[in-house]
Amino acid sequence: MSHLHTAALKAAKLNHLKQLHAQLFQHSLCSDNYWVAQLIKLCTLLHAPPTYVSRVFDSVHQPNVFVFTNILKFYSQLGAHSDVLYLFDKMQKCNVAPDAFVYPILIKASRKWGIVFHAHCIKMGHDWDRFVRNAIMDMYGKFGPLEIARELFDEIPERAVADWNAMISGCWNWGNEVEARSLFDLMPDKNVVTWTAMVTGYSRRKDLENARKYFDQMPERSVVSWNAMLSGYAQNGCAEEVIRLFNEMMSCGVCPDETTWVTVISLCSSHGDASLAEGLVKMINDKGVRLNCFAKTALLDMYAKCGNLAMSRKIFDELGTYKNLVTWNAMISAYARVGDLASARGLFDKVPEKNIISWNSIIAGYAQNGQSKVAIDLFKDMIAKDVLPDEVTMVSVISACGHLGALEFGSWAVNFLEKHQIKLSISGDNALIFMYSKCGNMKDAEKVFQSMDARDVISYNTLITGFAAYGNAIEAVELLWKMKKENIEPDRITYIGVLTACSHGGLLEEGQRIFDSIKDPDSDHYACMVDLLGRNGKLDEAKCLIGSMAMHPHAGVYGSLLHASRVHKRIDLGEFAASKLFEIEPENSGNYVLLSNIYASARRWEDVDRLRGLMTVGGVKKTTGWSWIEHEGEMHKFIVGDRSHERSADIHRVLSETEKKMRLAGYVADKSCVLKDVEEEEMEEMVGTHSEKLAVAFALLVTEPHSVIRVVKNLRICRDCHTAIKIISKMEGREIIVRDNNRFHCFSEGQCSCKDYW
DNA sequence: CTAGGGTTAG
Repeated sequence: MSHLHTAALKAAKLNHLKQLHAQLFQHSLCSDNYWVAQLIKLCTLLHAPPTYVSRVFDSVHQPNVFVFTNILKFYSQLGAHSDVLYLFDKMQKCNVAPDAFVYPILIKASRKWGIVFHAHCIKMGHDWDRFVRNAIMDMYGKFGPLEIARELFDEIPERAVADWNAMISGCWNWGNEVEARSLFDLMPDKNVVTWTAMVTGYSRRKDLENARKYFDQMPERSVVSWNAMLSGYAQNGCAEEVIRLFNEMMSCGVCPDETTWVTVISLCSSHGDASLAEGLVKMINDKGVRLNCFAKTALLDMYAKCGNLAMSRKIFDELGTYKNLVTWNAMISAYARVGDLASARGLFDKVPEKNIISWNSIIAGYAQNGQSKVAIDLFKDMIAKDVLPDEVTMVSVISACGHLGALEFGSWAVNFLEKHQIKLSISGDNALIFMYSKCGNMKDAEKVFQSMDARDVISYNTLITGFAAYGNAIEAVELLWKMKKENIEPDRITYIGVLTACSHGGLLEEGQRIFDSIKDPDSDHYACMVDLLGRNGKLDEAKCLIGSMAMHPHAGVYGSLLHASRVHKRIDLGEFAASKLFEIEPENSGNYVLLSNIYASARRWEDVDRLRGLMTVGGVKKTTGWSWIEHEGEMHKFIVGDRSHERSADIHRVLSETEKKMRLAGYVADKSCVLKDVEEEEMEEMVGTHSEKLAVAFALLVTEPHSVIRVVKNLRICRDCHTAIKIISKMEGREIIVRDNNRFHCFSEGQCSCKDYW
């Protein structure tokens, strides 16, 4: 009933507004303060577009305090705090003294100015107005210090219900459950708002049992109370409860308002539940509900998360001038999520007033789609524009540093965190663990891990994967036991990490036992196991294992077998694995190269030639990945035969000198180790490509003797390169960390940390 | 005229 009433009222008011406007024009009353004030008041009620309201406002020559009050209210309802402050400024310039009606609006507008306005109120003598006082108390309750709110509360001679309510919410805001409860118990006349505040308070503490207890005991409930309980369940991921309560609410005859829709719609998005979403949309359409900007934004996000980007864009365009910053941000991250970075960036550049979330969305978009360098460059832009990053920004940046192996910039970021006192939560610490392990700094990775108060499965997985890459199998296996002890359930990623560690660390039996303990192994686990058996020379067992698989083996499984066949020179199994791979991924040149390496090592040159022919006929192109080298915080990009680097000449000079030194030291310098000699011939391509990256790194190391060089990405090391590294690290007397695809090699004084190498 | 509920980023 009540919603029908409001809807009718709204329609009537909208009609009234139009008529009023027309009449005002007719009687040239558009500059009359009384009528303008009334008009703006109506605009506020009807959520009129800001452009329209500001036009109405501008038509007044000398706005009075009523006009200002109403327009301030309008912007305050929109949450446009900067406009509120601007108008207050204008108000003073127009010599209009703010009255007791204005201050509550101003005080609520911004955290930053609340205290200033408090002082203002005292000066103007408005601080004894009960509404002003309530607003001030509310402000301190929200933004702190809570003690001041409490002092004000205690000073009030006759406390109104609103004063109690503001104080109770204040206590909840600062996590003071005991105080909130005792105030609640002391309070003489509680109303719906009081009860709802208790429900919200417990929901935010994730204490849903108590929240529900208060909700059930409420003498009466408003839509807001239902919303509070719904959002309590939604925030804590209890999807079924939300649906159940929502249905209960409908059967109680309570009409959902816009907030209800926002809560329920956003629940669908976080669940990615398309069928639930469909049902909701049908319900909304059947009821003929008109959604506001918040709900439309939630709907946009829901479609995006359920994979219907076209629908998202449609809502975005239909919103026209009604969309707010959140709508923009939701659309940006929608594009970023599917990897459409061009569209995301296009929108980002058009956002009228970017906030931290706009930046976070676009930076995370690049970071998650393999464009770590762009992510970091954007972050630098952001800093240059004096936008202060928050934890979420830093998570993306730190993770991007990890992907690039950019430890220098990563360390800068860590300092930045301390300098600006940005606190990291679990995901932040996880990003740090990731970065340190990707950069080969397991000591610091472990230090972060140890320092965490709470760890989740991702913390463990990240560290385990780090140890696996570094070849520290025992540490990885111990972590698996430790997490089980802490009652954190290992997932499929955990087992991939541990098995990889066993494989790299040579723990055959342990790995086998762990593999057998996996309840539901998938293709990735089989691939790890084939790798483990293969590295230990048990190739026939590996083939048997593949035969026993319940599902179709993916390329990784045969890839492991192919690699092992190459190492152990098993032509028969190599041919078997390769033939499967040519079917599954005919475009992957690596498989052809690997098989022909096997033939080459057996000197079966006619087969090598045959494969080459096959590649040409099949149109298989060698793909060469870029390599990145971090040097004094800057990332340098190289590719085979590349001479585009600005210091190319220096690098080449040093390379040839290095080659000479190596020869003098009695080593036969592999020509593929030296950039200038990289030629595309025979089967040297693979070796050549990777050696080149090393070579460039060495060159930088030698030309810049005090710098730290990290070689990252796409690196696989041949024996000859090891020789080269040994000599150079001996010559320079420093430690070099080199990462290859699967592990780290830490060289110092001719020593290498890894036990077996390719 | 106060006080209680809602959308976006990891």
